[in-house]
Amino acid sequence: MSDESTRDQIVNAADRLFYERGFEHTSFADIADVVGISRGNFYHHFKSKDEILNAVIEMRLAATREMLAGWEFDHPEPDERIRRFIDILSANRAPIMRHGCPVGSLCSELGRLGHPSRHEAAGLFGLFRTWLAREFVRLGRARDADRLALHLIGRSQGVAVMANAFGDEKFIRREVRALHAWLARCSQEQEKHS
Amino acid sequence: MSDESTRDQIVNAADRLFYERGFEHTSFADIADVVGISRGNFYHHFKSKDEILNAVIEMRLAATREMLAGWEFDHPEPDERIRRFIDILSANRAPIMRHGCPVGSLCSELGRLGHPSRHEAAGLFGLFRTWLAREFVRLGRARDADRLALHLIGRSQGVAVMANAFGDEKFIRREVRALHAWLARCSQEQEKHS
DNA sequence: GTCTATACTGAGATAGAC
DNA sequence: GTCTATCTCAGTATAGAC
Repeated sequence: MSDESTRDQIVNAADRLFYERGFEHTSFADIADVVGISRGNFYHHFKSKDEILNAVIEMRLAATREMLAGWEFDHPEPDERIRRFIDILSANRAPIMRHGCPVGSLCSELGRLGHPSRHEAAGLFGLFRTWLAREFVRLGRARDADRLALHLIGRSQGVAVMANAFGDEKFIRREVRALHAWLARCSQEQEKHS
Repeated sequence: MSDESTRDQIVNAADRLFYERGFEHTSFADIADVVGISRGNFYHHFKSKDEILNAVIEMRLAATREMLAGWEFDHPEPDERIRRFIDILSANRAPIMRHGCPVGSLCSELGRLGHPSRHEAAGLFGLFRTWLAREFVRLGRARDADRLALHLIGRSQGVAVMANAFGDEKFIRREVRALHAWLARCSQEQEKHS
């Protein structure tokens, strides 16, 4: 960790702070403080704040791809894989209650700012969408796979927004259970048809 | 409209700009430009930006209460009233795709800023929650009325976040249909039990 | 590659004239 | 009640020494 390049340290710190405080509300001074470098040193690594944002999005995209590959490695069955997606909500319930979903809040913020990188940020949703849709196809739901993927991501986003607004842990658990039940119904409908 | 008090004009302009650009990203200059007054004049009406925010939240709370009262006046049956809530998503699909849900995005932003008024903003959700729960009770679902209310608001929030991120109008229509179907099932389960 | 010092900007806020 | 002028401060960004 300590021999991590300064550039990587900056990106990691920015990643965390953008999540906790939002992109606009995070200043260079904040990031510099966390990393323990001077403000000036900064511009040796990134020419502007937008460049740091792009680096953070790139890193998140890479991390997400890696996570999805890990799920594929761990579970051969599509429903088990999709369950992993749903369980993000339980596994990260503490940070979600405090700061919401990192993807959802970044997309909302950049959208409102009309920021040029908003489409890249939405690509994080796109990654999950494509991956989930493929698993729903494998589940025998080829005809409405993309619809189901979007529905599931949307449900998760709703849970994150509400958990953040109300700080209600029981609500998360309840909704996660409901989503697992929903997924079970998806699988059964597939089996009925085949 | 033109003989509206300057104070009201400020609150209305702030309300719109906070929705479109977010609270932090809206400056006094922005609001002053819209209203057509000088920056200085501002402090005659509000001592700080936070005071404007509080006035905006108060106004939204009052407007929401009025809207809910209107729904109660228009429809005697609880399921018809709840349908009105779901239909907000269709009725406001254009601004939702552009800016998200005004309640959800304000709560998320104030939460991230750790702003003192974040709980007041969450009160907007609370208003819908209480109102919906009461209608679910009237629908014969006294035991899980609050659970259903939270679930419905959460679903709506998810739709808003996704519609905003992807700008997908078909998605909104599809989810609205799904929510109406869900509500119909809620009513049927009640009828079965009674 | 890292630092200090500093320029420049925009935003919140105040004072005081009209 | 509205204006102009101005203050202060934080944030982005640059220059140049080490």
